[in-house]
Amino acid sequence: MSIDQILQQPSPLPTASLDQLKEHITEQHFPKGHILLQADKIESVIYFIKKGIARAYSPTDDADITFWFGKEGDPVLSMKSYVANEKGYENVELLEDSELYVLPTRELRQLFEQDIHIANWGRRLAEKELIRTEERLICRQVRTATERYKDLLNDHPDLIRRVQLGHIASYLGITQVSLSRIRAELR
Amino acid sequence: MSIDQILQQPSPLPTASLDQLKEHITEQHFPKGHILLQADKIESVIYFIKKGIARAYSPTDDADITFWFGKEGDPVLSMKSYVANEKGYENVELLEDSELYVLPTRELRQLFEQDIHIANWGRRLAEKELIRTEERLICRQVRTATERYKDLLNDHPDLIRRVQLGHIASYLGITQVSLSRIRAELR
DNA sequence: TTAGTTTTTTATCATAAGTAAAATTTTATT
DNA sequence: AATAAAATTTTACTTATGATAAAAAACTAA
Repeated sequence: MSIDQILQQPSPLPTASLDQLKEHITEQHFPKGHILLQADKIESVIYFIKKGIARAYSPTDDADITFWFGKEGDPVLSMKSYVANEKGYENVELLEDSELYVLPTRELRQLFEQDIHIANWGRRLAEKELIRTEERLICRQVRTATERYKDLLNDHPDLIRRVQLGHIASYLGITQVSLSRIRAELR
Repeated sequence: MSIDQILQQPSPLPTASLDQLKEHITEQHFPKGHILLQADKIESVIYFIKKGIARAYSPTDDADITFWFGKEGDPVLSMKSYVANEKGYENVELLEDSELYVLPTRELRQLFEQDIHIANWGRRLAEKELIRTEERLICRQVRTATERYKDLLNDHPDLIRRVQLGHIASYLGITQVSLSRIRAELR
């Protein structure tokens, strides 16, 4: 996915502003298993996924809990770092060899103060993420695990293929065994 | 809570920008039980709670599911309407006689395009809401119902007093009976 | 291919949470 | 204060999900 396409996703940007952003963006490649963001660390860049797939998880005593997946076009950032300059609660791990666009938050913050189009772009970015997050929260409360699995199958069939079921189960808030049961019933 | 205090919450604003915002804000009072926002409707205003308490819920086949509480200082809006100009999925109901500040989204959108400070203010507003929502989502996945109840008791003790337990249980994602059991154990 | 590792499924048992209904407490109203 | 209505707790029973262990299947890499 091209950087232009990705940047225009939150909202269209005038060419000048787009170029401003692109000036600070570089490309990096990482192997499967690489940890992009670390909990307990103030992260200083945000990524956009050009190619690949990632998961965010909270490392707890026993098992990690996966609560987010990102793929081509999605932004990857520690919200806590980006918004509050505080340590986050998530690790982000690459689940495939991946290609990423990298933008330092320091530069981005400066652009927010200088360019109203970029400020509004950043606003739209946060707002769209907010809607996605809110939808997941509500969905989690309203729908059963089986329904949520079906939804996922519908909306992101590739995810099921690309990500191992343990992570999917954790994301759905159930055990892997339960997910297996659900899958068996649907067959 | 004063409108100045509330508006400065997402991020400090220069006086001129603050005044611009305030020009479009009016105050309204509503009784307990009043429905502020309706699902299946594109809402055209956002509220800030001066005094009172509200809950957002998704009306489903059998029981409503509460997924958000707001009190003094909190913004109340249908994110879907505000961000995407689409119908939302939530009703918002007042749980007490309340006093609200009202800001039409049409005017706000205009200000976003005209004033970079307001644009960044709107960005911070969305970002902070995003963090709150993300935290709730993760908390939901990571912590048990009992822990989440204790957290709530800790962070918002007034909520337990002001809101009936049926709503709290729904918010925690458990039945009222379960919540009763939890409370009994803590005694 | 073969051995080794990881992932997924199946089976069994234990437990936490749901449902329904009754009992109690709290709140509101005349 | 007395009654009614609403909210909360308790009880008994049922069901769904989790934990654990082990078998089966699917990948990996020599």
